[in-house]
Amino acid sequence: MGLFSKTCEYAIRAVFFISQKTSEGGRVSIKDIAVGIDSPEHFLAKILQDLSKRGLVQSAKGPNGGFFVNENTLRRPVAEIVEVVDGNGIFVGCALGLKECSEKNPCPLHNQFTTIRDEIHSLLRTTNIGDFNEELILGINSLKR
Amino acid sequence: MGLFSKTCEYAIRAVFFISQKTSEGGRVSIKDIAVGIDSPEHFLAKILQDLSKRGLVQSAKGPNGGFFVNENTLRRPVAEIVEVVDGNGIFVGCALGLKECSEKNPCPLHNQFTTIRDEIHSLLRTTNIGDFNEELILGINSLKR
DNA sequence: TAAAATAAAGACAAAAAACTCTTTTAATTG
DNA sequence: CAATTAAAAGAGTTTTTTGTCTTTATTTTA
Repeated sequence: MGLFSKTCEYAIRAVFFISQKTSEGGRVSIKDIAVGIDSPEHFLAKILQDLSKRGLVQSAKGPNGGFFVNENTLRRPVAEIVEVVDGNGIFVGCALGLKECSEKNPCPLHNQFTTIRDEIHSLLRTTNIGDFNEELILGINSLKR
Repeated sequence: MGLFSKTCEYAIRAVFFISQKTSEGGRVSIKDIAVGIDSPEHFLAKILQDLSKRGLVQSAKGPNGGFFVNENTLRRPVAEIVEVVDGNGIFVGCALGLKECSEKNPCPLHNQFTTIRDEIHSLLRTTNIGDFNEELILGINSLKR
């Protein structure tokens, strides 16, 4: 099990990819994104439809269409992608799956995992979608393998 | 998505429960464990069979049979339960699902999540199965809701 | 030794997640 | 305005995870 669902992994990689391509000055098709991040094309299409509805990415149909992001998206935290796709369970849920786990009624691992989850949340809230464009352009970071 | 699979959540809760009951001096049946941790009885039975094969819990058939743990198990880290059930993916995998993500070929979130994963690993390696028996007996910790 | 208690095992079933394929809609361009 | 391009939408399929039900094997005890 990963930290995120497969859908969410594709979503983050796709948004980073689109963000990079936008910063390089172009739109990019689903097919090119799928190749660029090594994901199933039609599955990815569904994910991008959702992200598009939520305004996290922009799209245009027809020739020279494709996906791109606006300036606002570049400054949004990565946490927003995670919330749209996987919800906030990774930030707030109980590690042992208890519905009513809390400070008052804690599972044995409550305190330890509250700390961990807070760190994950804080990391994803302070990291913005556009933060990796340079590294991606320079090839320092990978989205593919 | 939780951090662990449902199977793993049940496994950890069950082992904690058995550990507590053992420390109180008795064996405990699958049915009682299922009630005690609020899990599906027969699904839990499968999980306990696996844990039993791996030596993490002990079992005995027949009247006055049931599950219990030995002294050794009480000193084993919680990480062992996770490794048996979910593997070590949560400790070592790439947050974005890349197969070849590494220091040499990092995904954009590689460094941040290496830190997070190390913390999770270290937390689960330094926390032992028997560490919560007292809190559980006193009712300070919950395994049920 | 028969009955009862209990875990082990196996075969299904349901639900969720991951993935594929086809058709429709919208935009562009010659 | 016809042809082309590309996203949107919809209807599946496959795989994995989660959960149920029934039968079998083992142990104890009366």
